[in-house]
Amino acid sequence: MDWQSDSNDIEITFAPTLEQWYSVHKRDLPWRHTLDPYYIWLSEIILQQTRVAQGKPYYERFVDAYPTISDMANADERKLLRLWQGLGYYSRARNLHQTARYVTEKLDGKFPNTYHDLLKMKGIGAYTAAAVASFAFGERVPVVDGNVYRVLARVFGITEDITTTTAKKTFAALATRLMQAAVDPATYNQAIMEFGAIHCTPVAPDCLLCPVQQQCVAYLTGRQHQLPVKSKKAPVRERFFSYVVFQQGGRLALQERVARDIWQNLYDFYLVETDEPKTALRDIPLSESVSSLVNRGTLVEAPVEAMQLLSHQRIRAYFFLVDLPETETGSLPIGLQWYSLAEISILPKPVLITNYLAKQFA
DNA sequence: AAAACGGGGTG
DNA sequence: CACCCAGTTTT
Repeated sequence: MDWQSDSNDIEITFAPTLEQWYSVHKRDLPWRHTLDPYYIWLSEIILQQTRVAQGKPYYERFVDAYPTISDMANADERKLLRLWQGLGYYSRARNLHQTARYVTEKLDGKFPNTYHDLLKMKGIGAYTAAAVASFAFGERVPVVDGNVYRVLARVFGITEDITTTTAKKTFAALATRLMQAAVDPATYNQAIMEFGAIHCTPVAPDCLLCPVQQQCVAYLTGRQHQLPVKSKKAPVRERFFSYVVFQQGGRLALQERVARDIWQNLYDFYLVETDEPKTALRDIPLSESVSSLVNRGTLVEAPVEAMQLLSHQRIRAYFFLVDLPETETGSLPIGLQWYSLAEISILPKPVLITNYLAKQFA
Protein backbone atom coordinates (compact mmCIF):
# COMPACT_ATOMS: atom_id res chain seq x y z
CA MET A 1 0.00 0.00 0.00
CA ASP A 2 1.11 3.54 -0.75
CA TRP A 3 2.21 5.23 2.45
CA GLN A 4 2.19 8.67 0.90
CA SER A 5 -0.80 10.94 0.94
CA ASP A 6 -2.99 10.93 -2.16
CA SER A 7 -2.93 14.71 -2.22
CA ASN A 8 -0.22 14.78 -4.90
CA ASP A 9 -1.92 12.30 -7.18
CA ILE A 10 -4.33 14.84 -8.51
CA GLU A 11 -1.44 16.81 -9.98
CA ILE A 12 -0.53 13.73 -12.03
CA THR A 13 -4.00 12.62 -13.04
CA PHE A 14 -5.59 16.03 -13.55
CA ALA A 15 -4.43 16.77 -17.10
CA PRO A 16 -5.08 13.29 -18.55
CA THR A 17 -8.49 13.19 -16.87
CA LEU A 18 -9.50 16.50 -18.46
CA GLU A 19 -8.08 15.44 -21.82
CA GLN A 20 -10.28 12.38 -21.70
CA TRP A 21 -13.29 14.45 -20.66
CA TYR A 22 -12.56 16.80 -23.57
CA SER A 23 -12.48 14.01 -26.12
CA VAL A 24 -16.11 13.30 -25.25
CA HIS A 25 -17.51 16.78 -24.63
CA LYS A 26 -15.68 19.20 -26.89
CA ARG A 27 -17.73 21.54 -29.02
CA ASP A 28 -17.29 21.67 -32.76
CA LEU A 29 -15.84 25.14 -33.34
CA PRO A 30 -14.48 26.49 -36.62
CA TRP A 31 -10.99 27.28 -35.32
CA ARG A 32 -10.64 23.70 -34.12
CA HIS A 33 -10.39 22.46 -37.69
CA THR A 34 -7.07 24.12 -38.42
CA LEU A 35 -3.45 24.15 -37.32
CA ASP A 36 -2.70 27.34 -39.26
CA PRO A 37 -1.22 29.81 -36.76
CA TYR A 38 -2.88 32.72 -38.59
CA TYR A 39 -6.38 31.37 -38.05
CA ILE A 40 -5.60 30.27 -34.50
CA TRP A 41 -4.14 33.67 -33.65
CA LEU A 42 -7.14 35.43 -35.22
CA SER A 43 -9.57 33.33 -33.19
CA GLU A 44 -7.65 33.94 -29.97
CA ILE A 45 -7.63 37.72 -30.42
CA ILE A 46 -11.35 37.72 -31.14
CA LEU A 47 -12.03 35.56 -28.10
CA GLN A 48 -10.14 37.76 -25.62
CA GLN A 49 -12.72 38.76 -22.99
CA THR A 50 -15.35 37.59 -25.42
CA ARG A 51 -17.72 34.63 -25.32
CA VAL A 52 -17.51 31.99 -28.00
CA ALA A 53 -21.09 32.63 -29.07
CA GLN A 54 -20.39 36.33 -29.58
CA GLY A 55 -17.04 35.87 -31.31
CA LYS A 56 -17.88 33.05 -33.69
CA PRO A 57 -19.73 35.07 -36.36
CA TYR A 58 -16.93 37.65 -36.33
CA TYR A 59 -14.37 34.91 -36.86
CA GLU A 60 -16.28 33.62 -39.88
CA ARG A 61 -16.49 37.10 -41.38
CA PHE A 62 -12.80 37.81 -40.83
CA VAL A 63 -11.71 34.51 -42.39
CA ASP A 64 -13.94 35.29 -45.31
CA ALA A 65 -12.66 38.86 -45.72
CA TYR A 66 -9.00 38.04 -45.07
CA PRO A 67 -8.22 34.42 -46.00
CA THR A 68 -4.48 34.92 -45.49
CA ILE A 69 -2.38 37.04 -43.18
CA SER A 70 -1.12 38.87 -46.24
CA ASP A 71 -4.72 39.82 -47.06
CA MET A 72 -5.09 41.21 -43.57
CA ALA A 73 -1.80 43.05 -43.81
CA ASN A 74 -3.01 44.77 -46.95
CA ALA A 75 -6.41 45.58 -45.49
CA ASP A 76 -7.72 49.10 -45.11
CA GLU A 77 -7.70 49.67 -41.36
CA ARG A 78 -11.03 51.50 -41.44
CA LYS A 79 -12.59 48.52 -43.17
CA LEU A 80 -11.04 46.16 -40.65
CA LEU A 81 -12.44 48.25 -37.79
CA ARG A 82 -15.85 48.26 -39.49
CA LEU A 83 -15.72 44.48 -39.54
CA TRP A 84 -14.80 44.52 -35.84
CA GLN A 85 -17.67 46.92 -35.05
CA GLY A 86 -19.72 45.77 -32.06
CA LEU A 87 -17.08 43.44 -30.58
CA GLY A 88 -15.52 46.07 -28.33
CA TYR A 89 -11.95 46.60 -27.15
CA TYR A 90 -11.06 48.09 -30.52
CA SER A 91 -7.33 48.15 -29.79
CA ARG A 92 -7.54 44.44 -30.54
CA ALA A 93 -8.45 45.22 -34.14
CA ARG A 94 -5.73 47.84 -34.50
CA ASN A 95 -3.12 45.50 -33.01
CA LEU A 96 -4.40 42.68 -35.23
CA HIS A 97 -3.68 44.81 -38.27
CA GLN A 98 -0.29 45.92 -36.96
CA THR A 99 0.85 42.38 -36.24
CA ALA A 100 -0.43 41.11 -39.60
CA ARG A 101 1.64 43.77 -41.32
CA TYR A 102 4.69 43.04 -39.18
CA VAL A 103 4.58 39.29 -39.85
CA THR A 104 3.97 39.82 -43.55
CA GLU A 105 6.57 42.51 -44.12
CA LYS A 106 9.29 41.80 -41.55
CA LEU A 107 8.97 38.06 -40.99
CA ASP A 108 8.37 37.08 -44.59
CA GLY A 109 4.87 35.95 -43.74
CA LYS A 110 6.08 33.34 -41.26
CA PHE A 111 4.17 33.55 -37.99
CA PRO A 112 6.38 33.40 -34.84
CA ASN A 113 6.39 29.77 -33.72
CA THR A 114 7.48 29.89 -30.09
CA TYR A 115 5.90 31.25 -26.92
CA HIS A 116 8.90 33.52 -26.49
CA ASP A 117 8.64 35.10 -29.94
CA LEU A 118 4.86 35.25 -29.99
CA LEU A 119 4.98 37.34 -26.82
CA LYS A 120 6.75 40.11 -28.73
CA MET A 121 3.80 40.72 -31.05
CA LYS A 122 1.39 43.59 -30.41
CA GLY A 123 -1.81 42.34 -28.83
CA ILE A 124 -0.31 39.01 -27.79
CA GLY A 125 0.16 38.59 -24.05
CA ALA A 126 0.91 35.57 -21.89
CA TYR A 127 -2.41 33.86 -22.54
CA THR A 128 -2.51 34.27 -26.32
CA ALA A 129 1.17 33.37 -26.73
CA ALA A 130 0.57 30.12 -24.84
CA ALA A 131 -2.59 29.39 -26.80
CA VAL A 132 -1.01 29.85 -30.23
CA ALA A 133 2.26 28.17 -29.23
CA SER A 134 0.45 25.07 -27.97
CA PHE A 135 -2.44 24.84 -30.48
CA ALA A 136 -0.45 25.56 -33.63
CA PHE A 137 3.03 24.34 -32.67
CA GLY A 138 2.51 21.85 -29.87
CA GLU A 139 4.67 23.75 -27.39
CA ARG A 140 4.25 22.58 -23.81
CA VAL A 141 3.16 25.89 -22.25
CA PRO A 142 -0.01 26.25 -20.16
CA VAL A 143 -2.77 28.74 -20.91
CA VAL A 144 -4.04 30.67 -17.91
CA ASP A 145 -7.32 32.42 -18.68
CA GLY A 146 -10.47 33.13 -16.70
CA ASN A 147 -11.61 29.53 -17.04
CA VAL A 148 -8.30 28.20 -15.75
CA TYR A 149 -8.38 30.49 -12.71
CA ARG A 150 -11.82 29.22 -11.83
CA VAL A 151 -11.12 25.52 -12.37
CA LEU A 152 -7.79 25.52 -10.53
CA ALA A 153 -9.06 27.68 -7.67
CA ARG A 154 -11.86 25.19 -7.08
CA VAL A 155 -10.09 21.88 -7.63
CA PHE A 156 -7.00 22.87 -5.63
CA GLY A 157 -8.80 25.09 -3.13
CA ILE A 158 -6.76 28.20 -3.84
CA THR A 159 -8.16 31.15 -1.92
CA GLU A 160 -5.83 33.88 -3.14
CA ASP A 161 -7.48 36.88 -4.81
CA ILE A 162 -6.98 36.15 -8.52
CA THR A 163 -6.58 39.85 -9.33
CA THR A 164 -3.30 40.09 -7.42
CA THR A 165 0.16 39.62 -8.86
CA THR A 166 1.14 36.97 -6.32
CA ALA A 167 -1.93 34.92 -7.14
CA LYS A 168 -1.17 35.08 -10.83
CA LYS A 169 2.24 33.59 -10.04
CA THR A 170 0.68 30.88 -7.90
CA PHE A 171 -1.72 29.87 -10.66
CA ALA A 172 0.94 30.03 -13.38
CA ALA A 173 3.26 27.81 -11.35
CA LEU A 174 0.54 25.26 -10.68
CA ALA A 175 -0.55 25.36 -14.34
CA THR A 176 3.03 24.66 -15.40
CA ARG A 177 3.25 21.64 -13.09
CA LEU A 178 -0.06 20.28 -14.32
CA MET A 179 1.01 20.67 -17.93
CA GLN A 180 3.92 18.31 -17.37
CA ALA A 181 1.50 15.40 -17.03
CA ALA A 182 -0.52 16.26 -20.12
CA VAL A 183 -0.56 13.68 -22.89
CA ASP A 184 -0.81 16.44 -25.49
CA PRO A 185 -0.25 20.12 -24.63
CA ALA A 186 -2.72 21.44 -27.20
CA THR A 187 -5.45 19.06 -26.14
CA TYR A 188 -4.95 19.70 -22.45
CA ASN A 189 -5.04 23.49 -22.87
CA GLN A 190 -8.23 23.25 -24.91
CA ALA A 191 -9.61 20.79 -22.39
CA ILE A 192 -9.20 22.87 -19.25
CA MET A 193 -10.70 25.93 -20.91
CA GLU A 194 -13.57 23.97 -22.39
CA PHE A 195 -14.18 22.36 -19.01
CA GLY A 196 -14.37 25.78 -17.35
CA ALA A 197 -16.56 27.18 -20.10
CA ILE A 198 -19.22 24.48 -20.21
CA HIS A 199 -18.91 22.37 -17.05
CA CYS A 200 -17.15 24.13 -14.17
CA THR A 201 -19.12 27.31 -14.86
CA PRO A 202 -19.12 30.42 -12.63
CA VAL A 203 -22.61 30.21 -11.14
CA ALA A 204 -23.81 26.64 -11.56
CA PRO A 205 -20.97 24.13 -11.86
CA ASP A 206 -22.17 20.62 -12.60
CA CYS A 207 -20.42 19.02 -9.65
CA LEU A 208 -22.57 15.90 -9.64
CA LEU A 209 -21.21 14.82 -13.02
CA CYS A 210 -17.69 16.12 -12.51
CA PRO A 211 -14.77 13.91 -13.52
CA VAL A 212 -12.59 15.30 -10.70
CA GLN A 213 -15.36 15.52 -8.11
CA GLN A 214 -13.58 13.36 -5.54
CA GLN A 215 -10.37 15.35 -5.87
CA CYS A 216 -11.98 18.79 -5.87
CA VAL A 217 -11.29 20.75 -2.69
CA ALA A 218 -14.16 23.12 -3.40
CA TYR A 219 -16.66 20.30 -3.83
CA LEU A 220 -15.42 18.30 -0.88
CA THR A 221 -15.68 21.36 1.37
CA GLY A 222 -18.80 22.84 -0.22
CA ARG A 223 -17.08 26.01 -1.41
CA GLN A 224 -17.79 25.89 -5.16
CA HIS A 225 -19.55 29.24 -4.98
CA GLN A 226 -16.84 30.95 -2.93
CA LEU A 227 -14.11 30.14 -5.44
CA PRO A 228 -12.35 31.70 -7.17
CA VAL A 229 -11.87 34.72 -4.90
CA LYS A 230 -11.95 37.91 -6.91
CA SER A 231 -11.93 41.39 -5.43
CA LYS A 232 -14.59 43.81 -6.55
CA LYS A 233 -13.79 46.30 -9.19
CA ALA A 234 -14.33 50.03 -8.95
CA PRO A 235 -17.83 51.35 -9.63
CA VAL A 236 -18.51 52.33 -13.21
CA ARG A 237 -17.83 55.90 -14.25
CA GLU A 238 -20.86 58.01 -15.21
CA ARG A 239 -20.44 60.17 -18.31
CA PHE A 240 -22.73 62.61 -20.05
CA PHE A 241 -22.35 63.14 -23.80
CA SER A 242 -24.11 65.83 -25.79
CA TYR A 243 -23.88 65.20 -29.51
CA VAL A 244 -24.61 67.96 -32.01
CA VAL A 245 -25.59 66.20 -35.22
CA PHE A 246 -25.23 68.59 -38.14
CA GLN A 247 -27.38 67.66 -41.08
CA GLN A 248 -27.38 69.21 -44.53
CA GLY A 249 -29.28 67.68 -47.38
CA GLY A 250 -28.78 63.95 -47.03
CA ARG A 251 -25.45 64.28 -45.31
CA LEU A 252 -24.27 64.25 -41.69
CA ALA A 253 -21.10 65.64 -40.11
CA LEU A 254 -18.93 63.00 -38.41
CA GLN A 255 -15.44 62.92 -36.95
CA GLU A 256 -12.89 60.28 -36.17
CA ARG A 257 -12.21 59.82 -32.47
CA VAL A 258 -8.50 60.27 -31.95
CA ALA A 259 -8.19 60.97 -28.21
CA ARG A 260 -6.90 58.35 -25.77
CA ASP A 261 -10.39 57.38 -24.76
CA ILE A 262 -13.00 54.80 -25.59
CA TRP A 263 -13.77 54.15 -29.25
CA GLN A 264 -10.42 55.33 -30.58
CA ASN A 265 -10.44 55.46 -34.40
CA LEU A 266 -14.18 55.01 -34.55
CA TYR A 267 -16.53 57.72 -35.86
CA ASP A 268 -19.08 59.84 -34.04
CA PHE A 269 -20.61 63.32 -34.16
CA TYR A 270 -19.55 66.64 -32.70
CA LEU A 271 -19.32 65.87 -29.00
CA VAL A 272 -19.41 67.94 -25.84
CA GLU A 273 -18.93 66.07 -22.58
CA THR A 274 -20.32 67.63 -19.41
CA ASP A 275 -20.36 66.78 -15.72
CA GLU A 276 -24.16 66.92 -15.63
CA PRO A 277 -26.80 65.85 -18.12
CA LYS A 278 -27.79 68.68 -20.47
CA THR A 279 -31.19 68.37 -22.06
CA ALA A 280 -31.24 71.77 -23.73
CA LEU A 281 -28.90 72.81 -26.51
CA ARG A 282 -28.50 76.31 -25.07
CA ASP A 283 -27.08 74.87 -21.83
CA ILE A 284 -24.22 73.16 -23.63
CA PRO A 285 -20.91 75.02 -23.75
CA LEU A 286 -20.01 75.43 -27.42
CA SER A 287 -17.09 77.12 -29.04
CA GLU A 288 -17.88 80.35 -30.84
CA SER A 289 -17.59 78.79 -34.28
CA VAL A 290 -19.83 75.87 -33.44
CA SER A 291 -22.31 78.11 -31.71
CA SER A 292 -22.60 80.36 -34.75
CA LEU A 293 -23.04 77.35 -37.01
CA VAL A 294 -25.83 76.09 -34.75
CA ASN A 295 -27.47 79.51 -34.92
CA ARG A 296 -27.50 79.45 -38.70
CA GLY A 297 -29.41 76.17 -38.64
CA THR A 298 -32.59 74.95 -36.99
CA LEU A 299 -32.85 72.50 -34.14
CA VAL A 300 -34.96 69.55 -35.20
CA GLU A 301 -37.40 68.71 -32.38
CA ALA A 302 -36.36 67.44 -28.95
CA PRO A 303 -33.05 65.68 -28.35
CA VAL A 304 -32.93 61.91 -28.64
CA GLU A 305 -31.76 60.34 -25.41
CA ALA A 306 -29.77 57.12 -25.31
CA MET A 307 -27.94 55.06 -22.72
CA GLN A 308 -24.89 52.93 -23.38
CA LEU A 309 -23.65 50.51 -20.74
CA LEU A 310 -20.03 49.45 -20.87
CA SER A 311 -18.37 47.29 -18.26
CA HIS A 312 -16.50 50.30 -16.89
CA GLN A 313 -18.63 53.29 -17.95
CA ARG A 314 -22.26 54.28 -18.06
CA ILE A 315 -22.84 56.82 -20.80
CA ARG A 316 -25.97 58.93 -21.07
CA ALA A 317 -26.11 60.62 -24.44
CA TYR A 318 -28.31 63.34 -25.90
CA PHE A 319 -28.40 63.85 -29.67
CA PHE A 320 -29.30 67.34 -30.90
CA LEU A 321 -30.08 67.26 -34.60
CA VAL A 322 -29.36 70.60 -36.29
CA ASP A 323 -30.51 71.09 -39.86
CA LEU A 324 -28.43 73.49 -41.94
CA PRO A 325 -29.91 75.17 -45.00
CA GLU A 326 -28.38 74.27 -48.37
CA THR A 327 -27.38 77.90 -48.70
CA GLU A 328 -25.06 77.55 -45.74
CA THR A 329 -21.63 76.84 -47.22
CA GLY A 330 -19.38 77.73 -44.32
CA SER A 331 -16.75 75.22 -43.28
CA LEU A 332 -17.25 72.71 -40.50
CA PRO A 333 -15.36 72.79 -37.20
CA ILE A 334 -11.99 71.09 -37.36
CA GLY A 335 -12.22 67.32 -37.56
CA LEU A 336 -15.79 67.17 -38.80
CA GLN A 337 -16.53 66.03 -42.34
CA TRP A 338 -19.69 65.55 -44.35
CA TYR A 339 -20.72 61.97 -45.12
CA SER A 340 -23.72 60.61 -47.00
CA LEU A 341 -25.74 57.89 -45.27
CA ALA A 342 -24.20 55.36 -47.65
CA GLU A 343 -20.71 56.48 -46.68
CA ILE A 344 -21.63 56.45 -43.01
CA SER A 345 -22.83 52.88 -43.26
CA ILE A 346 -19.31 51.67 -44.00
CA LEU A 347 -17.58 53.75 -41.31
CA PRO A 348 -16.67 51.99 -38.05
CA LYS A 349 -18.91 53.37 -35.32
CA PRO A 350 -19.64 52.73 -31.63
CA VAL A 351 -22.84 50.81 -30.96
CA LEU A 352 -24.24 53.97 -29.36
CA ILE A 353 -23.92 55.80 -32.68
CA THR A 354 -25.15 52.89 -34.78
CA ASN A 355 -28.25 52.60 -32.63
CA TYR A 356 -28.98 56.32 -32.93
CA LEU A 357 -28.60 56.25 -36.70
CA ALA A 358 -30.93 53.29 -36.95
CA LYS A 359 -33.54 55.05 -34.86
CA GLN A 360 -33.31 58.46 -36.51
CA PHE A 361 -32.49 57.63 -40.12
CA ALA A 362 -33.87 54.14 -40.66
C1' DA B 1 -0.19 47.67 -8.71
C1' DA B 2 -4.09 49.71 -10.70
C1' DA B 3 -6.75 51.60 -14.29
C1' DA B 4 -8.40 51.68 -18.91
C1' DC B 5 -10.46 49.45 -22.53
C1' DG B 6 -16.75 47.29 -25.13
C1' DG B 7 -20.36 44.97 -25.46
C1' DG B 8 -23.38 41.26 -24.58
C1' DG B 9 -25.06 36.96 -22.03
C1' DT B 10 -26.64 34.92 -17.76
C1' DG B 11 -28.98 33.91 -13.41
C1' DC C 1 -28.40 44.16 -11.25
C1' DA C 2 -23.93 41.78 -10.69
C1' DC C 3 -20.81 38.98 -12.66
C1' DC C 4 -17.88 37.60 -16.25
C1' DC C 5 -16.30 36.33 -20.76
C1' DA C 6 -10.24 31.74 -24.62
C1' DG C 7 -6.78 39.49 -21.76
C1' DT C 8 -3.51 43.29 -23.09
C1' DT C 9 -1.67 47.75 -22.68
C1' DT C 10 -0.95 51.95 -20.42
C1' DT C 11 -0.48 54.66 -16.40
